[in-house]
Parts: sequence; C-alpha cells; structure tokens
Amino acid sequence: MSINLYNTKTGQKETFTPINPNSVTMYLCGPTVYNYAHIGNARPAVVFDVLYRLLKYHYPKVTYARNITDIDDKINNSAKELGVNIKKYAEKYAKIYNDDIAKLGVLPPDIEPYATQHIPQIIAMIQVLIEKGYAYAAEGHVLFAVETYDKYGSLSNRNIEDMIAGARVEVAPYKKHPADFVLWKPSDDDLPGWDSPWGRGRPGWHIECSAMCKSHLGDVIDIHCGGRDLIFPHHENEVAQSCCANDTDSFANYWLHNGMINMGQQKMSKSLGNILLIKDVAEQYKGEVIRWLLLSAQYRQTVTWSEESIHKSQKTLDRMYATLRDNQSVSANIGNENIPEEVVSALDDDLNTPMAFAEINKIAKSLAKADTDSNKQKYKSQLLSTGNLLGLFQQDPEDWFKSEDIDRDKIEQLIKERDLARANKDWSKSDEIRDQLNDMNIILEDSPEGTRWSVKK
RNA sequence: GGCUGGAUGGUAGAGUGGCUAUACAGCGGUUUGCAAAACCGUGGACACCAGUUCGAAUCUGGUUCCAGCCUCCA
Repeated sequence: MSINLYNTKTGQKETFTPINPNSVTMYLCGPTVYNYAHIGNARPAVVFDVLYRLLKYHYPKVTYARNITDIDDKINNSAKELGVNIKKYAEKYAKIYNDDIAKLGVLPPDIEPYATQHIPQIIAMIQVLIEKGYAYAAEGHVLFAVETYDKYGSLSNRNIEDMIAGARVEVAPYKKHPADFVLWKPSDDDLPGWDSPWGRGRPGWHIECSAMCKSHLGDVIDIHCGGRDLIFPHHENEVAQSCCANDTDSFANYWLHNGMINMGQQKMSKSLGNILLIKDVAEQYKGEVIRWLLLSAQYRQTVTWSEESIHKSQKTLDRMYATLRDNQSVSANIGNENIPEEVVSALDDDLNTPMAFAEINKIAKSLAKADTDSNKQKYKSQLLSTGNLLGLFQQDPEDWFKSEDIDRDKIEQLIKERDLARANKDWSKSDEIRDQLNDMNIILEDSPEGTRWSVKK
C-alpha cells in the first residue's frame, strides 16, 4: 500500500516515494506570530497533522518540522503600535498559536524552529548565495537575483515576464531586476537587528524557512506543506534560495498546499474584516468539533465556514460519542491492526478525509446496531483505532456531553428525585423536575439503564 | 491580462464509464408515562452544448458562471 499525494510541483497525483524510507522528512510553514491565530491558520496545522499521523502509520520514523516566524515587519508594526516589546509580543502569540491548535487535537511537531534562533544559519546561507553569484548586496540590503536561476517560477508555473507585466512588484532603486526579492534588510535602532557582513539588519521574508529546513531536515526534504496562497511568492522563493545555495535540483520532492477557508461567499481576509479566531470559536465549540469540520472537506478544496456547518459537525460528533457512551462497558483494543483497510486506503489517496469519514459513519452505525458482544468489541475497537489515527474520539464519552462550569452534584440530585417520582408514577412531579433542569440547559434522556443527561447545545 | 482550481440532491461533501457514497435536514414507521435517543424504511443530484461509446454525471472539445494566486496573507 502506498500513499498518493497531489504534488503542486507537477500538478498531479503521484505515488509518494521517500528519499529514505527509514527516515521521512516533512516541513510545514507555520504562522507569523503577530496576532491571535485564526481558523485559516488552523487548517494547515490540522490537515498536515493528519498527514504526519498517516506517515507515522506507514513509516518507522518521520521527522516533522513546523516553524514559527517570529521576525517580520508585521510583528514589528503591531508591537510598535501597541508600544510593547517586540520579542515578548511574538512570544505571546506563538504560545497562543500552540495552545489553540493543541485544542484541535494537533500533535506537537518533532521540531519547532524559531526564525530568530537561526540567524547565523540564515546569514551563512545568504553568504553562500552571494559567493555563488545568485545574490548581491546593495544599500544595506541583500537581494536574490531571480534572473540567475533559470528555473525561477517553475513551482508556481509562471514566468518573470508575466510578473513584471502585472507591474505589481515592488520596484526599488537598489534592485537589479524588479522581481528580485529581499534576503536581508537593514534595521534602524528601534527595530530588532543582528550584526551581519552587510551591517545591522534582519532577514527577509522567505530565507528563514530555507535555512531552518537545511539545518534540521537536510538539503532536500520529502514533503513541504503550506497554504495555497504561499505558493507564490513564498515557496517559489524558498525553492530558488535552497536549490541555489545547496546546489540541488530539488528542494522538496513533494509540495502540498491546502485550500482556503471562505466565510460564507467571501474569502476570509483582514481587509474584509471577517477573520474568525480560533479562540472565539473554541469558546462555543469543542476543539474536536472544529477539527471535524476542517477535515470534512478534502484538504485541497475550499472550505466554507458557516454556523450551519459547524453545528452539523457538532451533531455528528454527538452521535459518535453517544454510540460510544451506549457501549461504555464494551472492551476495545486500540491499535493499527484494528483500522479498517477502507479508511487507510482513503487517506492514502491524497488524504481523502471525507471518504474516511464515510467509513467512520459506517463503523459507528455497525457498532450502534451490533447485538453480540464480539461484534460490539470489534466495531468499538475499529472506531477508536480509526479515531486514534485521525486524532478523534479519544475523550471520555460521558464528559463529552457535560461541560466544565456546571453544578454536577445538583443535577444528579434532581435526577435522583425525579427517578423516585417516576418510580411512584408521580408524572407531574417528574415533569416539573424535567422543566426545572431544562431551564438550567440540561437535557434528560430516559433509557432502560437509567436517566442520563447532557448540556443543551 | 497570466496561472491554478471549482460547478453533484434542501444543505455539506466524496466517487466512479454501466453497480446505494456518507452525513445533516425531510417524509413514513417501530419504540416510549411525557420527552428524547435509537432503530427500520423512503423520496431527492450530477452547470450548459456538442462529440467519443452499446452505454457518460464520470472521457474529449467548447460555453457560461464562481473562487484563489500574481501585493502581506494559512
């Protein structure tokens, strides 16, 4: 069984062949930390978390690096506006990002490199580029000369002439060619800066990923991931820098790009003011619900976020956990051997999570309908094992339906009173208590095993 | 203008040259003190036009529309 991945570089699905099957490498462009993380930041973290888990399922060793870009003009500007320390500002939002995506069931990567901790490597790489004639210093800046790299534009499938025709490239007097991009730029005294052969300054926008990939994963890596919007210029420039500095034909053998999130009919963007923050959604919905929604479309497709779709994810997971709750006493074995072949082959086909979810629904239905102990065990094991692979269903099913800030003792007490009333067929008192709990946002369900409760959504 | 992707039932969202995707919602039923949950059954789709084919929603060509990137952006 092999994994097939859609490779942006070639524009088609390809069988994944690692450079070294005993040590697979992947890199994801993490966030620039200048604000609270939004659900657009969450999508790549979640979908490539699934890829990470799938690779670990297939290969003995996977090294996953996900960076934090903590030096950038956006950070500088935001911190300056608020009059706060730039370094602390970046640290604060890096922590928030990690906390937020952890809520979504995202595993920590093996390596989380920070740009500011790789300044020597960045400077070294720029020096190599200058020595080899791919870059030049001018007025305190260092620029990459795009005309020196004949494959420039091959990842994003565009050519330099077209870009110039767009006339949207930043033209600066010190540039030899309008499409040349910055590797290093000067910092004045109130900006973060490091000493370099070109004076005190800071790295440009793309070089940090090239330098961090090289120092942690090697000159050529297996898989490089990121949002679609990063293909150009970010990833195109990474390819140029890395291949030229390292003398390689390839920087990453497979380039994977996730689709964007739309808010209703509109794209989510700062200028439209419709940015949805993870922390805000997480106040209302559990992280797993958000994870489910993000994985309910194939990762390359645009996902439309709406109240309706998040609510639907909530209902679906409620049903899954309800089935697990109904089978609390059934023992189950969590292990890769209990993941149905259909699930793995769906994921192997370019992370077809919707198809995997269809299989999960079938398993859950089989569990709900199972009438023998051996079948119950079999399907529960399948459901939990599959969930383990996908980062789902690992919570306590009882707790799923409760919430933290609630007076459990009082509720249990009222339920006891009601059960007593019901035993005496005192229906009016029973209904009275039901109404009382309903006012407290508690839903009761009577079953042969007793009364159970959950928080109204 | 250049480059990428899309267009599937009320909604979300897969897939395949002929075989029920799946889920939510709907409808009918079983069950139930009430309520719910659960279970059973059920209707409903492949943007448009042409072509290839015994047969296409699935392949080919064209048309229309939508989105993204080309500028910081996941």
